[in-house]
Amino acid sequence: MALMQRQRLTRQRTAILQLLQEADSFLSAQEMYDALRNKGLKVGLTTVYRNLQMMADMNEVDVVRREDGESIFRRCDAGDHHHHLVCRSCGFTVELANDQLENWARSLSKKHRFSDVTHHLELFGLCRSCSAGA
Amino acid sequence: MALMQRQRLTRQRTAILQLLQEADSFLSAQEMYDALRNKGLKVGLTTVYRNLQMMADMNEVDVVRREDGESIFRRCDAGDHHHHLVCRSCGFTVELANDQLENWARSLSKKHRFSDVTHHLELFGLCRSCSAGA
DNA sequence: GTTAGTGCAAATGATTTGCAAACAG
DNA sequence: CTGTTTGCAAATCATTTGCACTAAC
Repeated sequence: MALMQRQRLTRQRTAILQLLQEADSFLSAQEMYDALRNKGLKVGLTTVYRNLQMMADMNEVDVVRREDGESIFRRCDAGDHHHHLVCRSCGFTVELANDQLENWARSLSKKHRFSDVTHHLELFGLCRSCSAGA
Repeated sequence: MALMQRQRLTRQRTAILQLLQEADSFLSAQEMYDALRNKGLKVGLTTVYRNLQMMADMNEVDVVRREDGESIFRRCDAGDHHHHLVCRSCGFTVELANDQLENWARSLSKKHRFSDVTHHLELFGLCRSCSAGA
């Protein structure tokens, strides 16, 4: 197993962590970068990417790929496997869990003799505010 | 609505269509390009991309994004909405349909007052041959 | 002949990496 | 001090686009 090196609490990392705490929606690295700059915090885009990558590896953030290919991130509340209903317009998110789905996936793996099966499901739509606004 | 322009049957397009017919697995543009060259057919990578894109737009092929971000394509048998169980190693694919899942998605949209909800589900694993081989 | 299709090379856009300077512990 | 972390610029990588050229019909 990999030795976990201790992390240093830099100004940048603190800012990113705080931003993630405040946000209730998925954000892209670029969006976080912009948000931080708007707050007057100087953080490099590279640093945002590096920290998000690191947190993703430690399962501290959920990562979802948007339809346009950009990755979006959000703090991870549940440790369990779950899915999301994400607003295409504002990123507002509802966390979902569904045992049936997991069971279905498991039974399919068995039926078709696949091993090591993982699944990714994401729902994208327009939340109430954004449907109204449009 | 857009006028549909008729397509010309070029040597390259024919080769790509035939390759898709023969393949029972998902392939990336690059993999198709390689396969065609190995057959001795000279087709530009750009052309492969352009034709796949076109077919995807007309729903003649299914497109799935692999975990590494590369898009993979396969001829589309079913016109209906469906999902796939794809072998991570060889691309072998089982087509799946599940009404429960569709219903679940629909009820969630209603419950959380989202509109215009789409979903993407893909299962990745190792097929029997590939589990054994490894 | 007209117009769609091709293919190269160059552009794109998100993400990553090399490396020297900056800083946390 | 000593090893992390940062940030810029340059590199990657899949995919797209400009444009002159070729080929379908």
